[in-house]
Amino acid sequence: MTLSSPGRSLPDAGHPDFSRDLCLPHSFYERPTLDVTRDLVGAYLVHEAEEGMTAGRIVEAEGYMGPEDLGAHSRGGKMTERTRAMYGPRGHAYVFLIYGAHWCFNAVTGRFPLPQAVLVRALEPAAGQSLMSERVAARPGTAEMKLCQGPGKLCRAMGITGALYGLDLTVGPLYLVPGGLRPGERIAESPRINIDYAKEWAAKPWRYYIPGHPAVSGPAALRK
DNA sequence: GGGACGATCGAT
DNA sequence: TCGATCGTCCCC
Repeated sequence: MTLSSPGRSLPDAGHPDFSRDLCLPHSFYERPTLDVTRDLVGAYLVHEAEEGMTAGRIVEAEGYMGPEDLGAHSRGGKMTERTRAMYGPRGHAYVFLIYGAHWCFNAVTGRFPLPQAVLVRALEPAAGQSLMSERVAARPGTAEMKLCQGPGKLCRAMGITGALYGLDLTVGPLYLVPGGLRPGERIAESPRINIDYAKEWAAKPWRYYIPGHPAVSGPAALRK
């Protein structure tokens, strides 16, 4: 398996290589969801779209733990057209629209057939930054680290929509490749963001992020 | 057919 | 802190 070893050579640290040949295999996703969530911090999300390729390093992710987790869309075992992907094979995309406006991207994880997933909340742009800026119609001078700061923003910048719903993340055009942490970086945990309705489940420390990283989203207290 | 509800964002 | 905004879900 990959991951999170400080000092490891990163794709953007020398010769960028976001080739699909390197993508994380199904076995990566077929592990306990919180392990996958933590291990995805540092990994790269890559989208080879017709307009061009974009990629970003994951700096923030949250685990959603299935039927018992009142913060999850699959709470109570609820299965609808929207949540169906979470009941399918691991390593596929669960993409949903929130507030009728913003797409959010998850990777389906865990022990089949539990409907669990990892929400990717923020990326450090690593490739295709100009295309990202075009997609979000960023004003000139917009900080690069703001382009993918938040689950809705990163989908807009990466060109991720419902058209990619259920996609196998080992096939493309959307996939993930191993990354890691840089010297001085670490992974912190906190409660998940914006699930106050989930009662005691809202307090579970299932959000993982690189503290102090400028691309991390959420309230200031949860960015450091 | 209709109403309530968001795993958010951006302006204030 | 607050309102926009509209697809999804569920009830009538």
